Amino acid sequence: MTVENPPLQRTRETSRALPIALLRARETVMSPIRDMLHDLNLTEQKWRILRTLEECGRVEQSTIAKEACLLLPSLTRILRTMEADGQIARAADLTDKRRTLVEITETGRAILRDNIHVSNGIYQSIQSQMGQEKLDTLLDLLQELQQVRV
Amino acid sequence: MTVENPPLQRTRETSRALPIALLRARETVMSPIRDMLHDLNLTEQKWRILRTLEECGRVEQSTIAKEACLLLPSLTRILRTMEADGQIARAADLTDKRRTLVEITETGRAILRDNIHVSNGIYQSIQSQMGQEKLDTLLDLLQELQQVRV
DNA sequence: TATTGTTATACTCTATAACTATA
DNA sequence: TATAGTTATAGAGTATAACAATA
Repeated sequence: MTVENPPLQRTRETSRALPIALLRARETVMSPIRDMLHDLNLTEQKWRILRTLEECGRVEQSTIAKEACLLLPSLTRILRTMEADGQIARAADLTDKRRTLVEITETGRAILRDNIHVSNGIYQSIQSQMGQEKLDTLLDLLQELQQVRV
Repeated sequence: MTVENPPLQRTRETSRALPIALLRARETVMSPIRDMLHDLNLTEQKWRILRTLEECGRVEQSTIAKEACLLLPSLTRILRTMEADGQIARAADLTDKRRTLVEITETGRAILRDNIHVSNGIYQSIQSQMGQEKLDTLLDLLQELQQVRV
């Protein structure tokens, strides 16, 4: 009677490891955006918050945290400075006083409007090199991956 | 004679914006890995360094920085603690004394070996939900995106 | 002169727990 | 009791510049 060894597991090539592959791809795309954010004196996190708020309208903080991939304590601090800088506004939720509703201000909107050509330019540059079809497929697959139950 | 307005540019849905889509997808995959790293008392950065070193063998620090998406000053500090913990070893490059060559130790290798079933398990869970073909396509497209000139 | 890596510094985010107010 | 958000705190990474050693 023989006892089989457990299957020997090997590490995946880093280029085929999802966490690393996703990070490296993101670094490529973020590089020129970081230059823009540097000039705007905005962090990546603040940029994500502005984009989230523009899209979601007036929302509670837990929603922002989830959409922008931030922890609530971080968000509390970041929103405090963004409010001081006039980029967002907060108001109490009258139906549930535990909640705070946040929305983007005209100042915040203007920041996005004045710089959207940068992200659109990057997008177009990628599109011209990869092709529209591949880019759509990639975005579809990323959305699907995001929803996987791990 | 009329002067045309510049084309009005609109912000992309965040789910179709590459930096955010890549980040959200990565958060999904990283969530269980973070639990593992927490138990191992390792940061994400140290994990990437170990994976990079296992794959690249003995390499200089600039290479690690590039592959693991870290800045050199960060790497200097992180490698100092990893060396103290016996996970990596450093040796001077005899042919170019400015360079330091870094390699993974047996202790470092053991950490990867003892935990690779976690990342493989996540990979298989994703594979079973998305299918092998889509997952391969995603990894191909990520590799292609990483190499785009932005 | 350019490159590799280190040091120093200021800033920011992460992670966790404890807390307040409200439901 | 549970939830939304805040505060406090420790730890870690980011970004930049200045520096040393070597090529």
